[in-house]
Amino acid sequence: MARPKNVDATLRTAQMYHQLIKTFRAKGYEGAALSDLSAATGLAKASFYHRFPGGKPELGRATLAEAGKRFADTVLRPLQSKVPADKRWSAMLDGVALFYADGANACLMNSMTIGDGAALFGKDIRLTLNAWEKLISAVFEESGTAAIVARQQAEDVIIRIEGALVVARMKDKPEVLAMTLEALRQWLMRDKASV
Amino acid sequence: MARPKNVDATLRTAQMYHQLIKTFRAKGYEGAALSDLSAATGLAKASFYHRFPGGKPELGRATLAEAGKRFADTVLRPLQSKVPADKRWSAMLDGVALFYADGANACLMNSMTIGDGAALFGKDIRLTLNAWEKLISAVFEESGTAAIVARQQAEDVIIRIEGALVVARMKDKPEVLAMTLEALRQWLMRDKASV
DNA sequence: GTCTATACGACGATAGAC
DNA sequence: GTCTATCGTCGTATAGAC
Repeated sequence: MARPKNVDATLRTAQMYHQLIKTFRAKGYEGAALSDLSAATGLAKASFYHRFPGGKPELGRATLAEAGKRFADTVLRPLQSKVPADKRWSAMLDGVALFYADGANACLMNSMTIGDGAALFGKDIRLTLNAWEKLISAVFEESGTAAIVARQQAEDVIIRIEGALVVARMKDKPEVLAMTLEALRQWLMRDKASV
Repeated sequence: MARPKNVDATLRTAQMYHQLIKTFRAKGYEGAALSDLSAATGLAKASFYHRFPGGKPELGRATLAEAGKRFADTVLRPLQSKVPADKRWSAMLDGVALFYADGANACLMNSMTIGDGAALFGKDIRLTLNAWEKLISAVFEESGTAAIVARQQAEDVIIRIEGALVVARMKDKPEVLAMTLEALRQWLMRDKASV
């Protein structure tokens, strides 16, 4: 655990990242101008170069890293808890709904891999995606599913969540996410239902 | 059928759109600068303002419209042909694989709804998406599925395809699309398999 | 650590020759 | 219908005061 010397400062930083994430998610890496990020956070453009000497690429990378931490907290951690599998599935799906604000939030990884972002952040994003897939796969394997099949099913779960987020945004209909999560819930818990 | 007076000119236009689609797809609306589009097509920036007096927004809209036509030709038209349902499913999935170059191409509608594009093109994209969903839904209804269920299943098919395209791009692994299309093929043709 | 002021290149867009 | 040349604005980035 970090032991911050100045609580206000860390709080301000957390709120800054909240706005950075929000802006990058909505506008993409190139679409989010420094002036947009400045307006959203209330920080002057020049201040970003104190916090992120590497300029916009570092700013983007740090934002992605912070979002990754929050994703790990609300979506990945539930998958690792020591409760029955169906409770973990349920907790993950709740985490997804929370993290993406019931479909109102786009996926930052999607927004950030269009254009220049693909080359800049592709590797980091692949790591996050892989971690998620591995954790889902492990839960499948617990109940006796073969490793290769489990991995494929895990990829499919992610595909359906990412697809729901895209369609929710394109249709301007956030409920699409909830529908998909409910379908996933029923599929993931089919053991529970049939026993 | 249009009766072009100058075949070369229409060919050049088709090739121009090919490059415009390619560039917008990879870079997004804001990420694709006029200089990028100029370099890709070989047309001078100023020439775009002859063809598209409305500037970049009109350029984007026209590109999206042209992509929509090509999508209708390769993905939507097979759904409307007068062959058995399983042949139509198969033809649609083949069309999807072709249109997205086996997962190498991103979805233009996804790229174009990030940032400014959302407000500029949202309505057009929603129309294309709805047309696709309706046609898929109609095939489900043919085999006795209730309208509401059919519509939901159609949305799910689109979600899985869009999700596969996103994950394929994020993982830099185009094969993800083929995997998903194969899973869809087996699910859509379950009647054929079990009868 | 944040600010104002500014450099300078890239952006979308226009003028006008051919 | 395409081009070269250019405009004004906005983009990222820096200098330097506080």
